[in-house]
Amino acid sequence: MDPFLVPFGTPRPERADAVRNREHLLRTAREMIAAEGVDKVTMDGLAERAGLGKGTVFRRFGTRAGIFRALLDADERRFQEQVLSGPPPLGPGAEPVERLIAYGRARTAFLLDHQAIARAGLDRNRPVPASGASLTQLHLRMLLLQAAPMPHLDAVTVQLTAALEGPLVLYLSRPEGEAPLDPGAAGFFGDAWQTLIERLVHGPQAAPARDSRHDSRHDNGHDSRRGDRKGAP
Amino acid sequence: MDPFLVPFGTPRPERADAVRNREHLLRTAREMIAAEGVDKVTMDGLAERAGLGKGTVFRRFGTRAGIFRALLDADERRFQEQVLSGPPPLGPGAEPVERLIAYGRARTAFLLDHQAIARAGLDRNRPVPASGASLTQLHLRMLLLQAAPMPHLDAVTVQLTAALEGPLVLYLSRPEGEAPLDPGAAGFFGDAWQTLIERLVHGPQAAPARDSRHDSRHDNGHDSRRGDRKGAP
DNA sequence: CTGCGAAACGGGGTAAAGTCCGCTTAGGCT
DNA sequence: AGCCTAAGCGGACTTTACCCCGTTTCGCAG
Repeated sequence: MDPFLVPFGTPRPERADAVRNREHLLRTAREMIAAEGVDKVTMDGLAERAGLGKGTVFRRFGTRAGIFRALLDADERRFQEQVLSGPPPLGPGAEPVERLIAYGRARTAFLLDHQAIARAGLDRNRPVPASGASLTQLHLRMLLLQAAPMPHLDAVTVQLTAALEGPLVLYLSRPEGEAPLDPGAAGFFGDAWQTLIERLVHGPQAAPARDSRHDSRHDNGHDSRRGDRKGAP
Repeated sequence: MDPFLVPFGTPRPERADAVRNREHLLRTAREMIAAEGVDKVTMDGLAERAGLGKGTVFRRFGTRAGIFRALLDADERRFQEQVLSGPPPLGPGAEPVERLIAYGRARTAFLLDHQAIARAGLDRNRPVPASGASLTQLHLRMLLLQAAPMPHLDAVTVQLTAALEGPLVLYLSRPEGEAPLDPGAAGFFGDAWQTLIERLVHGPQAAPARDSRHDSRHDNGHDSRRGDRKGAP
């Protein structure tokens, strides 16, 4: 009976029933989202449909937004893996600039794919660092440091993080009316990001950012046509 | 008698009592905010304290966030005036690059000043363009076009808007616990913005060397992150 | 001054998030 | 196996944004 075997650091393992319930809730939430959309998912509704008490739902996720964050987490982890140990240029091995550009494109596509849930994971009255954003921040900081050391690096990193994640999570989301945002937008913002990065690193003389020949599997249909103006509502 | 005198375009003037009540509500709201902070302002509380019905409050502002947007509006308009017809470099007359930089600094300071209210004006489930952001977008677009024409201008503009406004309304706000964000942050993000713009326009060879007390190659006196259980592997 | 239609008002009603606390149960210990 | 306690559970309760609709008021025309 030595209580010092695990003095700190391991808060305690999670009880089996708790795990079971969490997974059941997550599964149920996914069903409800697929069936009726994110904002038809209410805490009472979820609890009832899962056959559990409302208190349990809150105990597991803390807040409504917490559910969506948990839902996103699995995919986020997969994305993270691609970045940390996948093939270049997204993963390690390519030049920093290439990686910056690849990261921006991949992240844009990711956010577009997960737009509804990512948005629902936001929490009025809490800052954003919803795990995803902070990875972006860390990663951008590292690559920027290598690719183009500059003054005020930390603040610039925060701003570029916002530039990358802000538009898709915040500025352009459709309220709930159908139109889940033209999928071409991914390529569109990806191209813009590339322009931004290339100019940051090489200056304006760099060749125009056409021809994104980044051809990993994240390339969900960018049949983007140029020349359209009007960027946002 | 002639209903075609004002056929369209002028929905109708606002009734005198309506105006009076709106102003009274705004005044009351300001008092409550000053006394107890933004999130102690509830619709019922405001209505009661103003001696009006709850329905009236909603009729005037539509939604809770609407109140804060209305509150911000006056200051926002004043800011807008400085930009559109104040003295350079913020107002017209200076070089586009100068104006871009000045705008970023001024906007940063503005947002920092109005952080609490701006944040409260956000509306879960509606995109952001809360009037303020769209002015930023328009203005940035115009100046960018003059200062450094580039491909994908519209999307880049959206991203830069996010870079400018995102950090202060989203990524860095204090939940409600005191610490209203170090006022030095204004200069900090202003400097970062300047770096960003100068590199976008001139490339990395440009010598920054500007005012401001930050001049190291990469400073780091910046809040990185708070208690984050099990950080990223 | 009087009548009238549209706008504004009031406040009770609903739905959904989040809190509390007494009861139940998993799972380590003896 | 039986105990014991912290973790987990449920659901009533509270708070708040937001809706609805019968009633009141404004302000214009005659």
